[in-house]
Amino acid sequence: MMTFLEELTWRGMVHNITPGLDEAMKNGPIVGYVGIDPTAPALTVGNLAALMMLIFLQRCGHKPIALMGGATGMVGDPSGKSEERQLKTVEELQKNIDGQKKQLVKLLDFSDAPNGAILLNNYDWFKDMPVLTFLRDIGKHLTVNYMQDKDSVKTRMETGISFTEFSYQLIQGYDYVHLYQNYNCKLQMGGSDQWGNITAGTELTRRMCQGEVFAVTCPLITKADGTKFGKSEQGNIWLDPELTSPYQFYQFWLNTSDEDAKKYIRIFTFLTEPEVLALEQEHAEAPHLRPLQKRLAKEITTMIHEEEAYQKAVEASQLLFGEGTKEMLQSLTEKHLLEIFAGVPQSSISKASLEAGIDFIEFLATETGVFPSKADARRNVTSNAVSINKQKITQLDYRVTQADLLSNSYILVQKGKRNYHLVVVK
RNA sequence: GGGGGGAUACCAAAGCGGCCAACUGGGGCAGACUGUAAAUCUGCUGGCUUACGCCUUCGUAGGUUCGAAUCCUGCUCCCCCCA
Repeated sequence: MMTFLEELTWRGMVHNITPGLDEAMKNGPIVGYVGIDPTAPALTVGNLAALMMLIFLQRCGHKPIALMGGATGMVGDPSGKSEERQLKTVEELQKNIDGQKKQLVKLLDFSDAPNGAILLNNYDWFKDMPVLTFLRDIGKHLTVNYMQDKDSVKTRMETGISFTEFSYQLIQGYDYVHLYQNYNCKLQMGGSDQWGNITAGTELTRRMCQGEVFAVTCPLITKADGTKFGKSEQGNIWLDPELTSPYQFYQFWLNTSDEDAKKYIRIFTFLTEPEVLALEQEHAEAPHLRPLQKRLAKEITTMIHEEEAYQKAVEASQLLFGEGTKEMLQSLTEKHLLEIFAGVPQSSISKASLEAGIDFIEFLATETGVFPSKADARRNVTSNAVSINKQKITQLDYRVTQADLLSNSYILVQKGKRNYHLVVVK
């Protein structure tokens, strides 16, 4: 079996590493942690790379700690920010932490096993710390000169940085000291943007308790086309099914480029190196089938959500992009139908008006607002762009009736291939 | 304070008395192709109408004219040059 570092290395997940970690890990399992910033109401795919490090750590027999930044979140990390952060309220942070926990517990094994994961919140050891303790016992160990040299601070010297954010590295640094003293934690992991903060922690631990602790960072996840990873047109890709439906989540990964897929499948799945290489071979032979993306989407969707959610996402994808038919639509339960079309624009019309039948153009423009004007609706119908329940309708004089209802109360209108609109009939 | 230029549809930018719902480019939407990709090609892109046609729109308020985005006047806003 591969060691933790060997795993990270072949997966391309090592950006920077402190010397000596390899030797330290040879003497049996160690404890390692990743800090999570509670600035968002749930975890996103942007957090996923750091979490994967934690997961791989556990899979290699080591003990992971997930540290929620209840205290650090109150101060604000200046890393990568060109201006001061807006402070979040305690309530907001607590809500975010609660939201993020929901996803965390699914990803790691929090059992009583020797390498069972631990969930901590640094607010617990900072909330009652007197300011004098902080200044005398912690602040004394790092010089301003050292702290100034950090990239996150240096880039802010011109535009201004508050004392609060300047102190951030001391707060995060002390986390490491605390975890070292109480949990014998000797490894901190994170994204490459955290290198400065993490080394502040190793430095502080060395000076405060002469402990030798280590750090590993992973490269920033990038996209080949230069756009930001982890965002879609609708915004963040969340790990919470309430915020990003499993279907959207699945689609996000399915739509990665060939180039990125090779990278991501190493980072975000547990596939072994031979498996990845075989898959790449398969992909090279039949790129149009996109085996890499399909496998990638499958692995991550089942890891974050459930097998069942994945199956439904695949079904929905086939329905929407593949050989979807009216029959397939009709066979769906109402619940499943609504799940698939969660998030698509909706409008409603009355059942009574449908009984008499509605003029197609009226239906598309006036009744439902799928098109802003009748002329526009007519144009699109004429150019073969409009479908009702997956069937192209090109006759302008088509009448919409009860025969078009799905589950007795829905009509699926499609503009082009990708734009859906669900009409609810009440 | 003096002088000059400008304001056109989502953006940019033509038009400078009738042939203007307004050239063109970008963007957007759709179609073909394709891998739910990229590139490419095609169509559409103020409203109402099957259509003929009608209505509203070229900063804003008036005016001249049979007829104005186009000419005149007031107003508002922008830019440039000289002080």
